[in-house]
Amino acid sequence: MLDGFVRKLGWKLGVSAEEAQSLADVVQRQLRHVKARQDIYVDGDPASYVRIILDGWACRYHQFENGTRQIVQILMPGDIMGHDTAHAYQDHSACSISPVVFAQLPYPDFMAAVTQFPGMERALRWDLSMVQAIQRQWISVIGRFGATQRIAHLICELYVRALLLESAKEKRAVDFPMAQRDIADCTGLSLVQVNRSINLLRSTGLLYWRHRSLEIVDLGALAKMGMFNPHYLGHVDSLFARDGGDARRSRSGTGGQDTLPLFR
Amino acid sequence: MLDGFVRKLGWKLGVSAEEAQSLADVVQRQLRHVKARQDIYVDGDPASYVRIILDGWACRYHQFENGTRQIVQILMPGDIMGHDTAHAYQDHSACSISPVVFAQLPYPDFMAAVTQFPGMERALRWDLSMVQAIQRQWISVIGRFGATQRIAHLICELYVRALLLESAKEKRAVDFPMAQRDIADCTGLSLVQVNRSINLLRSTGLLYWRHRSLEIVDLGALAKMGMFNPHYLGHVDSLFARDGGDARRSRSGTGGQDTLPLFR
DNA sequence: CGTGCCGTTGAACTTGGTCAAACGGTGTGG
DNA sequence: CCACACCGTTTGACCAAGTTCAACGGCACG
Repeated sequence: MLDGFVRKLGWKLGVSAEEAQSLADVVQRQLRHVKARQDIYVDGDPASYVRIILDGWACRYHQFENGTRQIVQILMPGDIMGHDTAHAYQDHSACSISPVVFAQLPYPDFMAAVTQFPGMERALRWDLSMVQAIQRQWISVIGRFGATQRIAHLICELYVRALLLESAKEKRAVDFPMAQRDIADCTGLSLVQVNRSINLLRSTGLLYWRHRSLEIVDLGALAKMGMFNPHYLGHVDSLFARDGGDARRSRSGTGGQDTLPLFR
Repeated sequence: MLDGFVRKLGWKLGVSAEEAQSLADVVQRQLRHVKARQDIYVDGDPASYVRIILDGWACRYHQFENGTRQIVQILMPGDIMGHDTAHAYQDHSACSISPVVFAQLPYPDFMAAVTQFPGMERALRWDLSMVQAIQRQWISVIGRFGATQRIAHLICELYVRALLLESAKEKRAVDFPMAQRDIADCTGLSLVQVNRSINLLRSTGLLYWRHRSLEIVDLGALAKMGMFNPHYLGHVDSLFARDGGDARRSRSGTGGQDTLPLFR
């Protein structure tokens, strides 16, 4: 259950296994379970907790008066919310996508736990940077990409992130609990348009998505279609590249040759 | 010149005046000047510097092959870039909007300076959170708002942020170096549409924007039009609210009564 | 006095949104 | 076991917001 969290602390944030385990022990004391599609907190709630996703997917979103919704972040196991709170109250809501298990700690407790470990503060900053990089991509994708591109890009991002959490590196299919409605709310499109574009993608044979299982047949081709460059997700190389030691990356914009086996 | 930086460290980040001044001294050693519309770094550059804007406006953006551009962040005096770098190389570019003065420190030097001061690490995390909150808004605005709303929202944000940096609190007009082209690149719209929507806004009499001076006559009305709630910018109350001590905010979504004199 | 950037305006065109209806699986109660 | 309701998905027809293309005016700068 805590696998994703510990692994992320280790390979993403550079925290030692012992430290990660200690923190995991702290975290494990306050487990909470929610069913799929349930609010975790809503706009206006006091921002007094830090929450760490341990299992399942969740999202942060804005709900508008006219009924539309915009998802601003997808959270997977290991992702943290609430440590980034600059205000006393939430300016958005959060809800589960699949059934979710998360740890919920009062902010001061979390901070106390964090400050015990040298380098954790820095690790948290790293995590915030990561989220920012993803958000920058979202802004560009929503602002400038067409419908199919937006969806292709989102699917690439989620697929890679999900795959990075899997221990079995050979697996091509991942658990994908998003509904088309959720994709619409991520990409700023209408449900109808999402359906059409997804079926377009399906018809190319680049991906199989049935029920809750997503398999991407040719990630390179899909990435090209969605102008997706995995570099911004960081540490992709370390997980995927087997040989070549520390393969230096190429310029991100120019579609340079990535050394990832998945991108051939 | 360093006013904005020091002030932000003080009232936004909760750093003491002495600490801020010491850091300012460090920072001042590596000043750089660029003219308007010049790249500061580009996509693919090594991310080896921390840069602090001291005067003028800048932005981070993505440049695409088809010639379109998307601005993902607007930087004003006091804003920092590069402390949020999760990767060894930039995944985006940055350029000045107006002429800009900024401090440029090698990342290790900056970190060394930072770790001298207790609470600075936390302050940086606070700053990152702030940026994230703004980016969340952008995602929603670009994803779900119409053209006029997007522009109204952006102008409100920039106006409030600019005003917060001004020492003269009564001033209603701020220096506004954005071109319509820049607004288009922020909002994901075309230049033509931006022009039309801006002239629509002008015709309402809610704002005057001539040359580089922006004056918002009725911020409340413009905010309503752009569904802009200043709460996410944080510390707005502390700057604007004179009486009422610590006026508690109302729910952000419901357009509750803000106590800001500017929003009447 | 040219040149170039920025702003402005008109007209045709395209993408994606909206509305509406139907389909298919799944869980529930009779 | 079957009928029903619900949820997510699918499809068609029409519509509207915003894009694209194109041309022009004004102002600053060399």
